[in-house]
Amino acid sequence: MTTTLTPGARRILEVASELFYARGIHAVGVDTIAAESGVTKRTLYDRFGSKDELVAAYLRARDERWRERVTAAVEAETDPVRRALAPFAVLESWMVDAERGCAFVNAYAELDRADHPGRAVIDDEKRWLRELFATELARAGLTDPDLALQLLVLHEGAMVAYAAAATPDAPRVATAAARALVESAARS
Amino acid sequence: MTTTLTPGARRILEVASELFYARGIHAVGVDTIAAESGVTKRTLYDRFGSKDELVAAYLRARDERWRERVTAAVEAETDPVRRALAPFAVLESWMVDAERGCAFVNAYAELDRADHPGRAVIDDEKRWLRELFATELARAGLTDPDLALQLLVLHEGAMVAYAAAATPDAPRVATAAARALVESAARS
DNA sequence: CCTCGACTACACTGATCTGTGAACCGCCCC
DNA sequence: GGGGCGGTTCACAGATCAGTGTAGTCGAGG
Repeated sequence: MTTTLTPGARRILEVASELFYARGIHAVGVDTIAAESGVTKRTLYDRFGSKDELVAAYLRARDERWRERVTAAVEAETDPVRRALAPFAVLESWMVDAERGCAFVNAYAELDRADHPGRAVIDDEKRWLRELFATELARAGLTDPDLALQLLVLHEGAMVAYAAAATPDAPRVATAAARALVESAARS
Repeated sequence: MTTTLTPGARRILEVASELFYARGIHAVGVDTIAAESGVTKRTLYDRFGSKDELVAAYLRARDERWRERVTAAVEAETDPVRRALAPFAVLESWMVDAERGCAFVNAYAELDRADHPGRAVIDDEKRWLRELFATELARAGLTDPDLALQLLVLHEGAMVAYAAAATPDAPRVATAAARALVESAARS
Protein backbone atom coordinates (compact mmCIF):
# COMPACT_ATOMS: atom_id res chain seq x y z
CA MET A 1 0.00 0.00 0.00
CA THR A 2 2.99 2.31 0.54
CA THR A 3 2.97 4.28 -2.70
CA THR A 4 6.52 4.85 -3.89
CA LEU A 5 7.35 8.50 -3.47
CA THR A 6 10.03 10.54 -5.15
CA PRO A 7 12.81 11.66 -2.77
CA GLY A 8 11.44 15.19 -2.75
CA ALA A 9 7.90 14.07 -2.07
CA ARG A 10 9.09 11.87 0.80
CA ARG A 11 10.87 14.80 2.43
CA ILE A 12 7.83 17.02 1.97
CA LEU A 13 5.60 14.43 3.59
CA GLU A 14 7.97 13.96 6.53
CA VAL A 15 8.24 17.67 7.20
CA ALA A 16 4.51 18.25 6.71
CA SER A 17 3.69 15.42 9.12
CA GLU A 18 5.88 16.88 11.81
CA LEU A 19 4.65 20.46 11.39
CA PHE A 20 0.95 19.67 10.94
CA TYR A 21 0.97 17.53 14.05
CA ALA A 22 2.99 19.91 16.21
CA ARG A 23 1.46 23.24 15.19
CA GLY A 24 -1.85 22.41 13.56
CA ILE A 25 -2.92 22.32 9.94
CA HIS A 26 -4.09 25.87 9.40
CA ALA A 27 -1.13 27.25 11.32
CA VAL A 28 1.39 25.83 8.86
CA GLY A 29 1.65 27.29 5.37
CA VAL A 30 2.85 25.51 2.27
CA ASP A 31 5.73 27.99 1.97
CA THR A 32 7.04 26.86 5.34
CA ILE A 33 6.73 23.19 4.43
CA ALA A 34 8.49 23.70 1.11
CA ALA A 35 11.30 25.72 2.65
CA GLU A 36 11.78 23.29 5.52
CA SER A 37 11.93 20.34 3.11
CA GLY A 38 14.56 22.06 0.96
CA VAL A 39 12.16 21.93 -1.94
CA THR A 40 10.34 24.45 -4.09
CA LYS A 41 6.67 25.18 -3.64
CA ARG A 42 6.33 24.20 -7.30
CA THR A 43 7.54 20.69 -6.53
CA LEU A 44 5.13 20.42 -3.63
CA TYR A 45 2.19 21.25 -5.88
CA ASP A 46 3.49 19.00 -8.66
CA ARG A 47 3.60 16.06 -6.25
CA PHE A 48 0.50 16.60 -4.13
CA GLY A 49 -1.77 18.86 -6.15
CA SER A 50 -3.08 20.94 -3.27
CA LYS A 51 -2.65 21.58 0.42
CA ASP A 52 -5.83 19.64 1.12
CA GLU A 53 -4.38 16.59 -0.60
CA LEU A 54 -1.12 16.98 1.28
CA VAL A 55 -3.10 17.02 4.51
CA ALA A 56 -4.89 13.85 3.44
CA ALA A 57 -1.55 12.23 2.58
CA TYR A 58 -0.20 13.20 6.01
CA LEU A 59 -3.19 11.58 7.71
CA ARG A 60 -2.97 8.46 5.53
CA ALA A 61 0.73 8.03 6.30
CA ARG A 62 0.19 8.42 10.02
CA ASP A 63 -2.76 6.06 9.92
CA GLU A 64 -0.65 3.47 8.14
CA ARG A 65 2.17 3.64 10.69
CA TRP A 66 -0.28 3.32 13.56
CA ARG A 67 -2.27 0.45 12.04
CA GLU A 68 0.92 -1.52 11.51
CA ARG A 69 1.75 -1.22 15.19
CA VAL A 70 -1.75 -2.20 16.26
CA THR A 71 -2.03 -5.10 13.85
CA ALA A 72 1.33 -6.46 14.96
CA ALA A 73 0.31 -6.20 18.61
CA VAL A 74 -2.98 -7.99 18.00
CA GLU A 75 -1.35 -10.79 15.98
CA ALA A 76 1.27 -11.28 18.67
CA GLU A 77 -1.39 -12.37 21.14
CA THR A 78 -3.31 -15.66 21.14
CA ASP A 79 -5.64 -15.22 24.10
CA PRO A 80 -8.81 -13.64 22.66
CA VAL A 81 -9.25 -11.15 25.50
CA ARG A 82 -5.62 -10.06 25.25
CA ARG A 83 -6.07 -9.63 21.50
CA ALA A 84 -9.06 -7.33 22.05
CA LEU A 85 -7.06 -5.26 24.50
CA ALA A 86 -3.91 -5.11 22.37
CA PRO A 87 -4.63 -1.58 21.03
CA PHE A 88 -4.37 -0.32 24.60
CA ALA A 89 -0.94 -1.87 24.97
CA VAL A 90 0.10 0.01 21.84
CA LEU A 91 -1.41 3.20 23.20
CA GLU A 92 0.95 3.36 26.14
CA SER A 93 4.05 3.28 23.93
CA TRP A 94 2.51 5.30 21.11
CA MET A 95 1.82 8.27 23.36
CA VAL A 96 5.52 8.73 24.05
CA ASP A 97 5.85 10.32 20.60
CA ALA A 98 2.35 11.78 20.54
CA GLU A 99 2.62 14.67 22.93
CA ARG A 100 -0.11 16.57 21.12
CA GLY A 101 -2.70 13.82 21.33
CA CYS A 102 -4.61 12.12 18.54
CA ALA A 103 -3.66 13.54 15.15
CA PHE A 104 -7.01 12.53 13.72
CA VAL A 105 -9.04 14.20 16.42
CA ASN A 106 -6.91 17.32 16.06
CA ALA A 107 -7.36 17.26 12.31
CA TYR A 108 -11.09 16.78 12.73
CA ALA A 109 -11.18 19.96 14.81
CA GLU A 110 -9.65 21.94 11.97
CA LEU A 111 -11.42 20.44 8.98
CA ASP A 112 -14.89 21.91 9.03
CA ARG A 113 -15.75 21.08 5.43
CA ALA A 114 -17.30 17.61 5.32
CA ASP A 115 -15.93 17.05 1.82
CA HIS A 116 -12.30 17.69 2.76
CA PRO A 117 -10.23 14.71 1.53
CA GLY A 118 -8.79 14.30 5.02
CA ARG A 119 -12.18 13.65 6.57
CA ALA A 120 -12.49 10.30 4.79
CA VAL A 121 -9.17 9.22 6.33
CA ILE A 122 -10.37 10.18 9.81
CA ASP A 123 -13.69 8.38 9.39
CA ASP A 124 -11.83 5.34 8.16
CA GLU A 125 -9.39 5.26 11.05
CA LYS A 126 -12.11 5.45 13.70
CA ARG A 127 -14.29 2.89 11.96
CA TRP A 128 -11.34 0.50 11.57
CA LEU A 129 -10.51 0.57 15.28
CA ARG A 130 -14.12 0.17 16.28
CA GLU A 131 -14.53 -2.83 14.02
CA LEU A 132 -11.29 -4.33 15.26
CA PHE A 133 -12.61 -4.17 18.81
CA ALA A 134 -15.92 -5.71 17.71
CA THR A 135 -14.23 -8.51 15.77
CA GLU A 136 -11.82 -9.48 18.53
CA LEU A 137 -14.49 -9.29 21.23
CA ALA A 138 -16.75 -11.52 19.14
CA ARG A 139 -13.88 -13.98 18.80
CA ALA A 140 -13.75 -14.01 22.60
CA GLY A 141 -17.46 -14.78 22.68
CA LEU A 142 -18.44 -11.25 23.75
CA THR A 143 -21.15 -9.95 21.47
CA ASP A 144 -22.51 -7.04 23.53
CA PRO A 145 -22.71 -4.34 20.85
CA ASP A 146 -22.02 -1.58 23.39
CA LEU A 147 -18.75 -3.04 24.61
CA ALA A 148 -16.77 -2.35 21.42
CA LEU A 149 -17.90 1.27 21.47
CA GLN A 150 -16.96 1.56 25.14
CA LEU A 151 -13.44 0.41 24.31
CA LEU A 152 -13.30 2.98 21.50
CA VAL A 153 -14.44 5.71 23.90
CA LEU A 154 -11.78 4.73 26.42
CA HIS A 155 -9.13 4.65 23.71
CA GLU A 156 -10.01 8.08 22.31
CA GLY A 157 -10.47 9.52 25.75
CA ALA A 158 -7.06 8.35 26.84
CA MET A 159 -5.33 10.09 23.93
CA VAL A 160 -7.29 13.28 24.36
CA ALA A 161 -6.96 13.46 28.13
CA TYR A 162 -3.26 12.70 27.89
CA ALA A 163 -2.70 15.83 25.83
CA ALA A 164 -5.51 18.32 26.40
CA ALA A 165 -5.97 17.53 30.09
CA ALA A 166 -2.24 16.97 30.68
CA THR A 167 -2.79 13.65 32.44
CA PRO A 168 0.12 11.33 31.62
CA ASP A 169 -1.56 8.46 33.48
CA ALA A 170 -4.55 8.45 31.15
CA PRO A 171 -3.39 5.58 28.91
CA ARG A 172 -2.56 3.39 31.90
CA VAL A 173 -5.85 3.88 33.74
CA ALA A 174 -7.81 3.60 30.49
CA THR A 175 -6.19 0.23 29.89
CA ALA A 176 -7.17 -0.88 33.39
CA ALA A 177 -10.73 0.30 32.85
CA ALA A 178 -10.93 -1.51 29.51
CA ARG A 179 -9.69 -4.73 31.11
CA ALA A 180 -12.21 -4.39 33.94
CA LEU A 181 -15.11 -3.88 31.53
CA VAL A 182 -14.11 -6.80 29.32
CA GLU A 183 -13.49 -9.16 32.22
CA SER A 184 -16.77 -8.20 33.81
CA ALA A 185 -18.56 -8.92 30.54
CA ALA A 186 -16.75 -12.24 30.24
CA ARG A 187 -17.93 -13.32 33.71
CA SER A 188 -21.59 -12.74 33.00
CA MET B 1 -18.62 36.40 37.54
CA THR B 2 -20.41 37.33 34.33
CA THR B 3 -18.61 40.51 33.36
CA THR B 4 -21.10 43.07 32.05
CA LEU B 5 -20.58 43.49 28.34
CA THR B 6 -21.61 46.35 26.12
CA PRO B 7 -24.33 45.45 23.58
CA GLY B 8 -21.78 45.34 20.77
CA ALA B 9 -19.37 43.19 22.72
CA ARG B 10 -22.14 40.76 23.58
CA ARG B 11 -23.07 40.35 19.93
CA ILE B 12 -19.44 39.90 18.95
CA LEU B 13 -18.99 37.19 21.55
CA GLU B 14 -22.13 35.36 20.47
CA VAL B 15 -21.14 35.38 16.82
CA ALA B 16 -17.52 34.47 17.57
CA SER B 17 -18.63 31.55 19.75
CA GLU B 18 -20.80 30.13 17.03
CA LEU B 19 -18.25 30.55 14.26
CA PHE B 20 -15.17 29.41 16.22
CA TYR B 21 -16.98 26.29 17.34
CA ALA B 22 -18.50 25.43 13.97
CA ARG B 23 -15.57 26.24 11.67
CA GLY B 24 -12.50 26.32 13.88
CA ILE B 25 -10.49 29.19 15.26
CA HIS B 26 -7.93 29.73 12.54
CA ALA B 27 -10.57 29.31 9.86
CA VAL B 28 -12.54 32.35 11.04
CA GLY B 29 -11.13 35.83 10.53
CA VAL B 30 -11.88 38.88 12.61
CA ASP B 31 -13.35 40.63 9.57
CA THR B 32 -15.98 37.89 9.28
CA ILE B 33 -16.83 38.10 12.97
CA ALA B 34 -17.15 41.88 12.87
CA ALA B 35 -19.30 41.85 9.74
CA GLU B 36 -21.54 39.06 11.05
CA SER B 37 -22.06 40.93 14.34
CA GLY B 38 -23.02 44.14 12.53
CA VAL B 39 -20.09 45.85 14.18
CA THR B 40 -16.90 47.53 13.04
CA LYS B 41 -13.56 45.78 13.38
CA ARG B 42 -12.52 48.83 15.37
CA THR B 43 -15.17 48.07 17.98
CA LEU B 44 -14.05 44.45 18.18
CA TYR B 45 -10.49 45.52 18.93
CA ASP B 46 -11.63 48.23 21.35
CA ARG B 47 -13.57 45.62 23.35
CA PHE B 48 -11.31 42.58 23.20
CA GLY B 49 -7.84 43.87 22.37
CA SER B 50 -6.79 41.03 20.11
CA LYS B 51 -8.07 37.91 18.41
CA ASP B 52 -6.26 35.77 20.98
CA GLU B 53 -8.17 37.48 23.79
CA LEU B 54 -11.44 37.07 21.91
CA VAL B 55 -10.69 33.36 21.62
CA ALA B 56 -10.02 33.20 25.35
CA ALA B 57 -13.29 35.05 26.04
CA TYR B 58 -15.13 32.56 23.81
CA LEU B 59 -13.70 29.63 25.75
CA ARG B 60 -14.43 31.28 29.12
CA ALA B 61 -18.05 31.94 28.16
CA ARG B 62 -18.59 28.40 26.96
CA ASP B 63 -16.89 27.01 30.05
CA GLU B 64 -19.19 29.07 32.26
CA ARG B 65 -22.36 27.86 30.54
CA TRP B 66 -21.25 24.26 30.80
CA ARG B 67 -20.16 24.47 34.45
CA GLU B 68 -23.53 25.92 35.40
CA ARG B 69 -25.27 22.94 33.87
CA VAL B 70 -22.95 20.45 35.55
CA THR B 71 -23.08 22.14 38.94
CA ALA B 72 -26.88 22.23 38.84
CA ALA B 73 -27.01 18.55 37.92
CA VAL B 74 -24.67 17.60 40.73
CA GLU B 75 -26.53 19.67 43.33
CA ALA B 76 -29.83 18.16 42.23
CA GLU B 77 -28.71 14.72 43.39
CA THR B 78 -28.31 13.51 46.94
CA ASP B 79 -27.05 9.98 46.48
CA PRO B 80 -23.24 10.28 46.40
CA VAL B 81 -22.79 7.86 43.50
CA ARG B 82 -25.41 9.64 41.46
CA ARG B 83 -23.70 12.94 42.23
CA ALA B 84 -20.39 11.62 40.92
CA LEU B 85 -22.08 10.43 37.74
CA ALA B 86 -24.08 13.63 37.20
CA PRO B 87 -21.69 15.07 34.58
CA PHE B 88 -22.54 12.08 32.39
CA ALA B 89 -26.23 12.87 32.63
CA VAL B 90 -25.44 16.40 31.45
CA LEU B 91 -23.31 15.00 28.65
CA GLU B 92 -26.22 13.27 26.97
CA SER B 93 -28.24 16.48 26.69
CA TRP B 94 -25.25 18.74 26.08
CA MET B 95 -24.19 16.82 22.97
CA VAL B 96 -27.44 17.68 21.22
CA ASP B 97 -26.05 21.17 20.62
CA ALA B 98 -22.43 20.07 20.40
CA GLU B 99 -22.27 18.41 17.04
CA ARG B 100 -18.60 19.27 16.63
CA GLY B 101 -17.48 17.69 19.90
CA CYS B 102 -15.60 19.26 22.78
CA ALA B 103 -14.84 22.92 22.11
CA PHE B 104 -11.87 22.79 24.45
CA VAL B 105 -10.30 19.77 22.83
CA ASN B 106 -10.85 21.35 19.42
CA ALA B 107 -9.31 24.59 20.62
CA TYR B 108 -6.38 22.70 22.12
CA ALA B 109 -5.73 21.20 18.68
CA GLU B 110 -5.40 24.67 17.17
CA LEU B 111 -3.53 26.53 19.90
CA ASP B 112 0.04 25.34 19.60
CA ARG B 113 1.57 28.18 21.61
CA ALA B 114 1.60 27.20 25.28
CA ASP B 115 1.30 30.86 26.29
CA HIS B 116 -1.91 31.48 24.34
CA PRO B 117 -4.46 33.00 26.75
CA GLY B 118 -6.96 30.30 25.72
CA ARG B 119 -4.74 27.49 26.96
CA ALA B 120 -5.22 28.52 30.59
CA VAL B 121 -9.01 28.24 30.14
CA ILE B 122 -8.66 24.74 28.69
CA ASP B 123 -6.36 23.59 31.47
CA ASP B 124 -8.77 24.99 34.01
CA GLU B 125 -11.81 23.28 32.53
CA LYS B 126 -10.18 19.86 32.49
CA ARG B 127 -8.76 20.25 35.97
CA TRP B 128 -12.12 21.40 37.34
CA LEU B 129 -13.96 18.35 36.01
CA ARG B 130 -11.30 15.97 37.21
CA GLU B 131 -11.39 17.46 40.69
CA LEU B 132 -15.18 17.39 40.72
CA PHE B 133 -15.05 13.65 40.01
CA ALA B 134 -12.45 13.15 42.73
CA THR B 135 -14.40 15.18 45.28
CA GLU B 136 -17.72 13.47 44.67
CA LEU B 137 -16.16 10.01 44.59
CA ALA B 138 -14.41 10.71 47.88
CA ARG B 139 -17.75 11.79 49.33
CA ALA B 140 -19.06 8.37 48.28
CA GLY B 141 -16.18 6.76 50.10
CA LEU B 142 -14.29 5.88 46.91
CA THR B 143 -10.73 7.08 47.18
CA ASP B 144 -9.05 5.08 44.41
CA PRO B 145 -6.99 7.83 42.75
CA ASP B 146 -7.32 6.17 39.32
CA LEU B 147 -11.11 6.13 39.30
CA ALA B 148 -11.59 9.88 38.93
CA LEU B 149 -9.21 9.91 35.99
CA GLN B 150 -11.05 6.99 34.42
CA LEU B 151 -14.29 8.94 34.60
CA LEU B 152 -12.56 11.91 32.99
CA VAL B 153 -11.24 9.66 30.21
CA LEU B 154 -14.72 8.26 29.58
CA HIS B 155 -16.20 11.74 29.59
CA GLU B 156 -13.68 13.17 27.12
CA GLY B 157 -13.76 10.04 25.01
CA ALA B 158 -17.54 10.21 24.71
CA MET B 159 -17.46 13.77 23.39
CA VAL B 160 -14.65 13.08 20.97
CA ALA B 161 -16.04 9.78 19.69
CA TYR B 162 -19.48 11.32 19.30
CA ALA B 163 -18.09 13.86 16.86
CA ALA B 164 -14.87 12.61 15.29
CA ALA B 165 -15.92 8.96 15.15
CA ALA B 166 -19.55 9.78 14.34
CA THR B 167 -20.92 7.50 17.05
CA PRO B 168 -24.10 9.05 18.47
CA ASP B 169 -24.33 6.31 21.10
CA ALA B 170 -21.00 7.27 22.66
CA PRO B 171 -22.44 9.37 25.53
CA ARG B 172 -24.94 6.65 26.46
CA VAL B 173 -22.44 3.78 26.53
CA ALA B 174 -19.84 5.93 28.28
CA THR B 175 -22.37 6.63 31.00
CA ALA B 176 -23.04 2.92 31.37
CA ALA B 177 -19.32 2.18 31.55
CA ALA B 178 -18.82 4.90 34.16
CA ARG B 179 -21.62 3.48 36.26
CA ALA B 180 -20.19 -0.03 35.97
CA LEU B 181 -16.74 1.10 37.06
CA VAL B 182 -18.04 3.09 40.02
CA GLU B 183 -20.39 0.36 41.19
CA SER B 184 -17.67 -2.23 40.88
CA ALA B 185 -15.38 -0.03 42.98
CA ALA B 186 -18.16 0.49 45.53
CA ARG B 187 -18.64 -3.27 45.95
CA SER B 188 -15.02 -3.99 46.75
C1' DC C 1 -23.31 72.66 28.61
C1' DC C 2 -19.96 69.46 28.34
C1' DT C 3 -17.71 65.33 28.71
C1' DC C 4 -17.38 60.47 28.23
C1' DG C 5 -18.22 56.01 26.45
C1' DA C 6 -19.96 53.15 22.80
C1' DC C 7 -19.76 52.88 18.28
C1' DT C 8 -19.28 54.04 13.05
C1' DA C 9 -16.80 54.84 8.66
C1' DC C 10 -13.00 53.94 6.10
C1' DA C 11 -8.59 53.82 4.56
C1' DC C 12 -4.36 51.51 5.08
C1' DT C 13 -0.25 48.63 6.51
C1' DG C 14 2.52 44.69 5.94
C1' DA C 15 2.49 40.11 6.23
C1' DT C 16 0.97 35.70 4.77
C1' DC C 17 -2.10 32.73 2.38
C1' DT C 18 -2.86 29.13 -1.60
C1' DG C 19 -1.89 28.45 -6.12
C1' DT C 20 0.05 29.26 -11.08
C1' DG C 21 2.98 30.26 -15.43
C1' DA C 22 7.02 29.73 -17.90
C1' DA C 23 11.55 28.63 -18.81
C1' DC C 24 15.13 25.59 -17.72
C1' DC C 25 18.43 21.63 -16.15
C1' DG C 26 20.31 16.98 -15.62
C1' DC C 27 19.63 12.17 -15.49
C1' DC C 28 18.05 7.73 -16.84
C1' DC C 29 15.94 4.74 -20.18
C1' DC C 30 14.46 3.40 -24.36
C1' DG D 1 20.31 10.85 -29.00
C1' DG D 2 15.74 12.03 -27.95
C1' DG D 3 12.03 12.20 -24.41
C1' DG D 4 10.06 12.08 -20.24
C1' DC D 5 10.64 12.82 -15.35
C1' DG D 6 12.10 14.93 -11.14
C1' DG D 7 13.33 18.96 -10.01
C1' DT D 8 14.89 23.91 -10.11
C1' DT D 9 14.34 29.35 -10.14
C1' DC D 10 11.71 33.25 -10.02
C1' DA D 11 7.99 36.10 -10.67
C1' DC D 12 3.36 36.84 -9.87
C1' DA D 13 -1.59 36.72 -8.99
C1' DG D 14 -5.43 37.67 -5.87
C1' DA D 15 -7.19 36.93 -1.60
C1' DT D 16 -7.14 37.17 3.20
C1' DC D 17 -4.82 37.77 7.51
C1' DA D 18 -4.45 40.60 12.14
C1' DG D 19 -4.21 45.04 13.54
C1' DT D 20 -4.01 50.48 13.49
C1' DG D 21 -4.96 55.60 12.68
C1' DT D 22 -7.94 59.24 12.18
C1' DA D 23 -11.99 61.58 12.35
C1' DG D 24 -16.56 61.84 13.64
C1' DT D 25 -21.64 60.54 15.45
C1' DC D 26 -24.93 59.89 19.13
C1' DG D 27 -26.97 59.52 23.64
C1' DA D 28 -26.72 59.43 28.65
C1' DG D 29 -25.19 61.66 32.94
C1' DG D 30 -23.00 64.99 35.85
